[in-house]
Amino acid sequence: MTEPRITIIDVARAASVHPSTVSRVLNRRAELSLLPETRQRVITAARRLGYRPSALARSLRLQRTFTLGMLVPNIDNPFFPPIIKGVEDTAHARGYNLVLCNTEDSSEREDAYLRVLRERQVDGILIASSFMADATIAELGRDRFPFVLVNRGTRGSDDLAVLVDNEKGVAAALDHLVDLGHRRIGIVAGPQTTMTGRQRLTAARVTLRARAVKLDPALVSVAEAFSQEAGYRAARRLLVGVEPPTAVFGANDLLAIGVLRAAREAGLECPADLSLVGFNDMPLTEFFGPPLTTVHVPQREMGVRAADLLIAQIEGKPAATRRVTMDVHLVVRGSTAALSRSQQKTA
Amino acid sequence: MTEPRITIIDVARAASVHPSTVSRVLNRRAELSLLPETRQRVITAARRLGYRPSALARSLRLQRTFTLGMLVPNIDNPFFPPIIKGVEDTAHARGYNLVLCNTEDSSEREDAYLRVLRERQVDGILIASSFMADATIAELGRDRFPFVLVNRGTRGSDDLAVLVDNEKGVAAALDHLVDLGHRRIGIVAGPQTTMTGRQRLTAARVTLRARAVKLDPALVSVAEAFSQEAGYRAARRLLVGVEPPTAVFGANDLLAIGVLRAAREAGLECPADLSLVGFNDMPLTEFFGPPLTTVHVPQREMGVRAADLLIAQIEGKPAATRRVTMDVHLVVRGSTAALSRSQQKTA
DNA sequence: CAGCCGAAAACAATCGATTGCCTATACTCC
DNA sequence: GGAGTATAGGCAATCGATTGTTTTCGGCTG
Repeated sequence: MTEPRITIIDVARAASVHPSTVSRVLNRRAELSLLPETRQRVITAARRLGYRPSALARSLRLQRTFTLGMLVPNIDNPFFPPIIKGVEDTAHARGYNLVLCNTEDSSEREDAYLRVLRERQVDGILIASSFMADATIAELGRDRFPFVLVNRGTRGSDDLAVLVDNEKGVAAALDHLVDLGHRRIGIVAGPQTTMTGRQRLTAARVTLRARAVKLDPALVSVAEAFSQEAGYRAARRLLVGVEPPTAVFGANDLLAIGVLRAAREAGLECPADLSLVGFNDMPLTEFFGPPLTTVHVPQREMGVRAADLLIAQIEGKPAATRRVTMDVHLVVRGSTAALSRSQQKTA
Repeated sequence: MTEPRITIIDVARAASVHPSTVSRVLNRRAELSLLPETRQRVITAARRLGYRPSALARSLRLQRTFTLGMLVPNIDNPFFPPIIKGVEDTAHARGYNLVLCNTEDSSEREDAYLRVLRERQVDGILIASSFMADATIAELGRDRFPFVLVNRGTRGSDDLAVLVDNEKGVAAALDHLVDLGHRRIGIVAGPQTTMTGRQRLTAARVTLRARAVKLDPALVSVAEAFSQEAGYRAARRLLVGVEPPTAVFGANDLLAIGVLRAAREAGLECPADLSLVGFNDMPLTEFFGPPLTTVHVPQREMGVRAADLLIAQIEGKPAATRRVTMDVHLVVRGSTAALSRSQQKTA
């Protein structure tokens, strides 16, 4: 199908030199002196033949691919694209390419992709996928395979990781609701199989206790995924109760949007009847109806830091830190309002 | 850094057989008979050593990578993730991996990534990037390199492509506005360096002429990218005029959202003061404030069809069609309303 | 018992590039 | 003029797997 490949040998023949010379010319190796005229002959021949080096052969020989792999749980979640861009920009600037794998929140796919990435001998892996078992990650560590965790950690290890200050973010979100007068606060939590899901729920409990607000167990609903649909289903369970919440914290923006949909269906207006806070401040949230109050996470920056960490590890540079925690802050928009008289009556 | 690699030779030694035998066992080649006991010995040895075949070496030998490359203009645009997922699911099901490259709307990056993908010898490429010059694409064709265009075409060639029925979509969008009574209709067009940008603007002119609606040249504003920010800037130019439009068509959803922001800033309410239609029906548009009226494009399906087309070409199967055009339809939501009395007064 | 056959597995070339080492040539210096 | 040396570039091994060809060996036949 494809035309027969032009190899370094073809170029060598055309320039009447040895293949090794072609290699040295094209890679601008300085350790060996080459006649300018020879150099030019090689370059001309390569251009004339339209020579494209085979990255495959090169990588096999060098045992380096200059490629990073990245496992993302769900590219549909607008939270990730900016992270990916941060990674990509950094990788690109440092001479690496990025292979992106969408694991679709499935641990089989995570395992499959992880295997593929290792077989393709990427130089390192960024793991933003949160369902992956700690054991799988520990195996990477045992094999001394370079990797960095993004937006997730592992229990009881000090793997390289770029994390979000979940405690601070959740505290800011819930403090905001409490400050607005809300006491019946519902939580739509993320999957408890993920570290992010667990941390944010725990942080919510801690914060409410600190503010002496009782958390009704009936007002905690765990979504089975970090998606709008899962948030919707989880919220329905929450809003049908005899005494619905006056405010809800969604463990991420997509869950919050799911809550919004469920609320609307239940005839509740946001923020008049129900205040809503999300987490992540993913792109375009300011354009939602209503604009979402949420915890801002510096997404692109996370990607940049993660890529930096990984590349430093690959290149054997001493790690300045093993763990980077991104600072977060609450962005108040239109989805939250002070507890109103009508809400108090219902409650 | 990484542990010394376990190769097929290590496995062969451990199982007391020749490397070629290991290869045949692990690839389940039937053309040569193997003693069940030998087979078992090899499998056991491979498992015990934790053998991982090198995809690099394998690809070099086979001249096949079982990898597809995909060029996406901007992963930040929510229109693309579902397409990517469609591609990925299909590729995965057929035994291919996907390497995703985000070209950031830059033609240098497009060229760079295209070169990388070819050097890595991916089996084929999906091009959703719209800035790429037709000449670059023509070169792929000359080299008989398998590729499929997604959401874009090339002038005067019959390259494999999955397209959107822009004429029909634009007509539906503008017919809707005209039917609602709007006559002063503004267009925020996409970059005229892209085929999509040009086609949609042309289609808009054609439709309005067909409906005998005069298109004021002052009401056509061309955005320099398909982004919310570019849409915002383009819309500002449109809305400051002495006689602003009563409705605007944005050449895609992000542009429409940019218009929304500009309108809000200008003190115009949507849809009361300004009706707005987008194009693509990207995820979450229904949650915007107001929910966006837009032209629905079957995004995931586009990805599936594109991957099918590409893989068929790679595997030398006769192409059923060289060109797939996806059907579209208008989804009416809350961002459009009938021309009101107050609007008529202003106009 | 020689010759033949078939099964099982070994052999060796190959994919394309890189690089340490070696050689050939020319030039310098005494 | 011969030894020494710097310069330019060729040689060949190597990365790890695949596969057409060949070898080996046991068993069977005439």
